[in-house]
Amino acid sequence: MNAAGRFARYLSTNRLKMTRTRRAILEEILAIRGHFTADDLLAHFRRRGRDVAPATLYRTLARLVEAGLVHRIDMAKGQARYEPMFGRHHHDHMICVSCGKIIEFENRTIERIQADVCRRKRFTLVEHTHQLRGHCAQCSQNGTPAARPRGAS
Amino acid sequence: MNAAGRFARYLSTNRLKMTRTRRAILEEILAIRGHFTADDLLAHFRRRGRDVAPATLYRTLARLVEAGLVHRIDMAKGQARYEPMFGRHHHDHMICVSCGKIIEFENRTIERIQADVCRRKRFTLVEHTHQLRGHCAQCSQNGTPAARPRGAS
DNA sequence: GCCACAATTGAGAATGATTATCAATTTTGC
DNA sequence: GCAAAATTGATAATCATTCTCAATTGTGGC
Repeated sequence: MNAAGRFARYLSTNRLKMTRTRRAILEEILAIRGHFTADDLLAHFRRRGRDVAPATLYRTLARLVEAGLVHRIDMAKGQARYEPMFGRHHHDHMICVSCGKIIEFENRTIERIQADVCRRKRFTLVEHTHQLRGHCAQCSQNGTPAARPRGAS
Repeated sequence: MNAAGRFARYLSTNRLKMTRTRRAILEEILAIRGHFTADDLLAHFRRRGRDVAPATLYRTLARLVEAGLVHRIDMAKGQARYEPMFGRHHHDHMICVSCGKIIEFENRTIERIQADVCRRKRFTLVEHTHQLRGHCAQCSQNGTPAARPRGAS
């Protein structure tokens, strides 16, 4: 089933409604196909004349996350990123602290060990976050200034 | 060298000052020996009559993190947790979403694979976050209500 | 040990992403 | 097509954390 269909099913299962606004938001996300912030989406809509209230967008993103169609990447600070998860499986992220680029990675061994760790501690895993922060290939190459000691100019 | 000594060295290296307030905060943290929030510390101080301004506490915590004496655990929402890192090495966390308990875990294989992944993508790792969220042994046992579908009572 | 000067403190305001409120509007099962 | 329930948008609220700035406190050099 396609994304719109899955969202529709999720909504009806939960006695929620498929509205024009929700459809528009899902379409916009499918068109982006990448990582984005709530503000990115709001800007897209504004550019196209269609105006969506921030509250509505946040509410819809929450529903999409619940439906498993979108994944939310909580950043240490600043806005959260979102990414469509339609037709994709789980992966984790490397985040460039210089340019903000997000690189995805996926490792079955890590996932397996993680599950083992939980089993050993009798911990029932619900979700996890695995973020590597550092400098991407381009930024390290271009001599991105490293964290400067205090007092240095 | 002990924690106070290391902090003093960090401060002087960076042209910062060892003040009475900073000493008090470090002592309080060493006394706690566990995970805590900024508010936990503020409450401790208030209880003892010594009042520390939130701004000051946050500033000092930031210095302690920079000095490598304290680690900050960014939560998806709500206050950040901190933990003393004096005389300990790196570990990651399992966080119980029912009771808030934080369980530490440590796995060399995961760390090694992580480093490999970075090498392959030419990514210069600065720091990482690896959090497993779910239900701890006690909470799963006590029949903690699972995430309830919408509309259910 | 004192002094000048830079760093620190505290009080309070500001920030900023996200969430809550609520009246007006839209969907939908029947 | 209707009534009931959900949604929307405008706006206010939240809340952890950071900023501002005047008053205070450490410290290196003498």
